[in-house]
Parts: sequence; structure tokens; C-alpha cells
Amino acid sequence: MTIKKVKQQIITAATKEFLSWGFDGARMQAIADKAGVNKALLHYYFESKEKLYYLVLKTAFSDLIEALLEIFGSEEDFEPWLKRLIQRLLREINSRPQFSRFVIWELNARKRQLPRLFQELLQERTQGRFLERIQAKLSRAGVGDYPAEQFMLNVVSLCMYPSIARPLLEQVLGKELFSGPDFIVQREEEIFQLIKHGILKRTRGDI
Amino acid sequence: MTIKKVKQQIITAATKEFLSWGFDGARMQAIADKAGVNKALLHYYFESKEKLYYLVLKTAFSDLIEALLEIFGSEEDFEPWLKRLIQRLLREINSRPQFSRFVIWELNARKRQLPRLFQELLQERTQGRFLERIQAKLSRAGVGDYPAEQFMLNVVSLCMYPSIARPLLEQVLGKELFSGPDFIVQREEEIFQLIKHGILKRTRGDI
DNA sequence: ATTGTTCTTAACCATATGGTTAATATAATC
DNA sequence: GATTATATTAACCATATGGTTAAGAACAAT
Repeated sequence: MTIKKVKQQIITAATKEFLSWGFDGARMQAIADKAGVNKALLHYYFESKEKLYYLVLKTAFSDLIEALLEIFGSEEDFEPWLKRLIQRLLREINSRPQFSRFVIWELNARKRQLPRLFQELLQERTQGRFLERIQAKLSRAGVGDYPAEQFMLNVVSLCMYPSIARPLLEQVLGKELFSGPDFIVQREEEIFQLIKHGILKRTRGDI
Repeated sequence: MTIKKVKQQIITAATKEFLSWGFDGARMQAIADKAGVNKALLHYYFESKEKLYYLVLKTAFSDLIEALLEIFGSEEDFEPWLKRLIQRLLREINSRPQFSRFVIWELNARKRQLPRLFQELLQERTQGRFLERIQAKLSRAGVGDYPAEQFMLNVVSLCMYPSIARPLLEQVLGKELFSGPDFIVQREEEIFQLIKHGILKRTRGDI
């Protein structure tokens, strides 16, 4: 047997519950119900709410980190790399919009466990090379004097924010934002153009 | 007497508590303690947790909305306007980083009350003119064919995301991000250049 | 001083929630 | 088939939490 069917059901249910409501808002009973199982079983398998939470987080994170590393790591030339980077960031975040909101919030409200988890999952695997790699990529593209940190902040901000703040933005604008499949594609092009021109212009000392 | 001193203490304490922990995580007892007051007094003045929450939210929001409208509404020429827009967005968000995280999260987890609140505070006052105004500004700057929605998303994303995701980003990068007063200034310039060049290039149909 | 109104509190209350237990069903082992 | 180990549940338990109540301060009005 690979992994207990019931156990998996619980994890799935727990993931939904935690991502929707955060640690404090999540209810063990709700998880049990969603998994079609008695509450005591949760404790039988996972001991406590904290432990279950931690496990859910770890699993969800592993997936995300994996995806990100893969996205950032590819070895294409600069322009196609940038295009794909944006494309995949947008896709990634839009396939799990709740997740990023959740991470940002929980990292704010419950500072305890998350940092430790990050250390485990990320630090050792990238060891600060994140920025170095990007810098290398920029150099190869002939814009090595452009700071990788700013570059990275720009790309990530542009890709992530609208999805994360979607409920907020839609309220403020008073209309649907991601309507139609066009939106994401448009946005993709917009970000690409913005970054590309923003970089080129600057490094040539233009205007 | 303008506004009951004790009442104000409670609101202040409640604000801190709710912004730090969200509705579910916030504790009435903690608010009472922070305000140096008996718990029953909270109910004497504000009836219930929900009511208090709602009030806190409304107050905090009013302030923010006011600031934003003021920022977006000024009548300068395009370039100085953009520069100030960025400057003030950055300043605004960095003076209350928790607030935006909070809004984004609560709008995700507790969809009930927030939309109603927004309607009350915002809709009537801007009535979709938000984008129209920006579009007008762009026209006057000679780049009227640049879509206001994309422009707005870009500016806001670039200004807001790093502050909101700060804990996350610092974990991933493994270093302080907002160290030194330089950072904000640098970022200010970076965003300004990016947007400016991104717009100019595009509208001229340049590569 | 006396009375009445507004604040403020200590002591409670009801309930929800995470967690436990002891008994039972199910599957595995012999 | 009997025995043992593993799953699963119903019934409880302890505690935390939002909320209430009744009594007493503080203060104003007379």
C-alpha cells in the first residue's frame, strides 16, 4: 500500500480547511466532516491540530518550492526565459490563489512555525543562490549591472499581487478582474513588455 | 468632551489585536488587557466582537481610502504625479504593512462583512471613476492608448507587494529586505523608471 | 446630603473546541 | 477459527472564549 486512503482524505480535507480559514479559523470537526470521518481519527493519525497544520503546510510548500525552483532554474536565453518565467508564475499563482494569501497571512499572524519550515525546505536547497543565479542570467543577457534583487522583486510583484489581492481589487474597481481567459494572456504580455523595456532603457542610460 | 478617552483606548487596542491576529485569532480578553480595562466594558460600549471588529475595520479603512483618493487625485503633470504617486503609495503601505496583509486575508477568509463595508465607503465616493480619472491623466501625458487598468495594476503591484510579502520574501531570500532607509528610496526610483520607460517605449511601438 | 445617571467591575454562564478514552469493528496472522 | 494488531467510533472531558448579570464606583444634578 502506498499511502493510506483515509489518511490522504484527511490531509486533503485539512488542506482545504486550513487554506480557507487559517490556523485559528480552521475547525477540526470541519476537517473530520469533510473527510467523512470521526474527529478522533484525526488525532489517532496526526496527534494534534498543530502537527496536522504543520504537515499540510509542509506538503503544500514542497510542491510550490519545487515549481518555483524549476521555473527560475531553466537554462534558456534571456528573453524566452523571462517570457516563460512570467507565464509560469502567473499560471502557478492562479492555480492556487488562496495559497499565497494564506502564506502571507500566516507568516504575519503566526510567526512561530513557518520560518522553521522555510529553513528546512528552502534555505538548504538554494542557500542564497537564488539571486546569484538570476544575476548570472542578467549578465548573460548583457544587462549585468541591473540588480537582481530589484529585477526579482519587480517580476514577482507584477505576477503575484493582482491574484493575491483579487478580492480587494475587484471591490475597489467594482468589477470582475480576471474575466475571460484573455486577461491572463494580456497580463502576461503586459508584464513582459514592461520588464523588458524597463531594463533595456535603463541600462543604456537613455532619457 | 470629544470622544470618550476609554472608548478610544479600547478602539486602539482592538485595532492592534485584530490587525495582528485577524478576527478568529483576536481575543476579547487580550483587547481588554491591552486597554487596561475589564472585558465587560467592551460589551458595554461595543455590544459584540463582530460589532467591534466592524467598527475597527471601518475606521482603519476610512483613513486608507482617504489617503488613496488623495494620492490618486492630485492635479499635477504626469511625471511628477507618477513620482509622487509611487512615493506616497510606498510610504502609505510601509507605515501600516500589517493592514494590507490583514485586508487581503480577511477578504479571503471572511467574505461576509468586508464587501458590504467597501460598498459603503468606496463605491459611492468613486463610482468607477477611479480608472476613468487615471485614463484621463494618461491621455494628458500623451499616452492615452495605454490601458489605465494595466497601468494601475502595475503601479500598485510594484508598490504594495514587497511590503505585504516582506516576511515571506525575507525568508526565501534569507536576508533582511528593507534594511536601511536607502531601500525605500531605491525602490521608489526603480519603480518610477520601470513604469515610465515601460510606457513610453510601448506607446511608440518600439521593439 | 440626596438622588439619579453613567461607568466599571467581579463573578458567572453557555457553548464551542481541541483533545481523550474505552469500547467496538475490521483486517491480518497463526 | 482463534488470536492479535490495526482502524474507527461514540461518549466524555477540560478549558477557553464570547457574552451576561448584578452590584458597586464615580460623577452630575438637585
